[in-house]
Amino acid sequence: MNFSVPFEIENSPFFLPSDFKETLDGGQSFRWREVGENAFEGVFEDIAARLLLNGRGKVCAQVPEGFDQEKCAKKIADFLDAERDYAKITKNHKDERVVKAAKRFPTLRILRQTPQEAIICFICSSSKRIVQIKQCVSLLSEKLGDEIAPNFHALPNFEKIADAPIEILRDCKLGFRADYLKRTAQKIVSDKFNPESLREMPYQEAKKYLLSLSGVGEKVADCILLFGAAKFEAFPVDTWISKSMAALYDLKTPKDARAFASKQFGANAGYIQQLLFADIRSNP
DNA sequence: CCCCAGGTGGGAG
DNA sequence: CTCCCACCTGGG
Repeated sequence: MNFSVPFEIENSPFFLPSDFKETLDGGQSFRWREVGENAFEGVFEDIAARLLLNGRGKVCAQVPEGFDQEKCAKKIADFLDAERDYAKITKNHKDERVVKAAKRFPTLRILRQTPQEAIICFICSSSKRIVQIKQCVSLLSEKLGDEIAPNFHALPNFEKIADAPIEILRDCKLGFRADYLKRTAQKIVSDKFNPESLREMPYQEAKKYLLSLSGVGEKVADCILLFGAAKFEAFPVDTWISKSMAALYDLKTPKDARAFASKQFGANAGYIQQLLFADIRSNP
């Protein structure tokens, strides 16, 4: 597999190495694997890439032979949400707990995945560890997705999943999630629902639809909306965030945590969630 | 061998 | 509405 010579992503955001890793491989996406110092290989949409961090904290990319570098550079910048000013969100934030987490992860970002990728990956994620989720998603891509470059597979679309024999999904080590995924794919196909439309829908309406899908509850719906549709008001509460919210704010239930986040963090709750998540996971 | 993990669904209380 | 536990599977 021949990669192009590395080229710098113009207008790449600045990353500290630790935040680069946390962003790509910290639970937002399950499609990246570390291949060396500050280097990750992975796939998003129909792009395969190796992403590197140069000495100035800028992202450089290598893409497979035959990939249009200019087009890929633009897509990678979008994927890294290059346009958004994250520092502004936490600068002068009134909550010192948020400021403290932001200081530990000053260049953390939210990846802009597609709704389709997020729906598939987060249905696979329930009650699993990151390494296991990555394995499932990778198997799913290998068995049902298109090979977009040698040994790089895109995720399958919902038609493919809907039509796949359940045994194939079982072979992806999905366990009980295999039925969730197949039922969800079938529903999306029969509804003629375009996942991309989630981006345009208001948060509540989008969430309502997602909750009608099999294997999608509050937590998974919020992950899909935050990581797959850039809805920053989404505040996914998993066990880590539950712990964090209990420790920092004495909030005992996911419901309380969501209500608090919506009220106190508002339109940027999702980013603050990611900071608190990274923080409590790094020193529990 | 036993236990649980970055949840959800469905039934009981 | 809130509990509670089964659900697959791999790894500790």
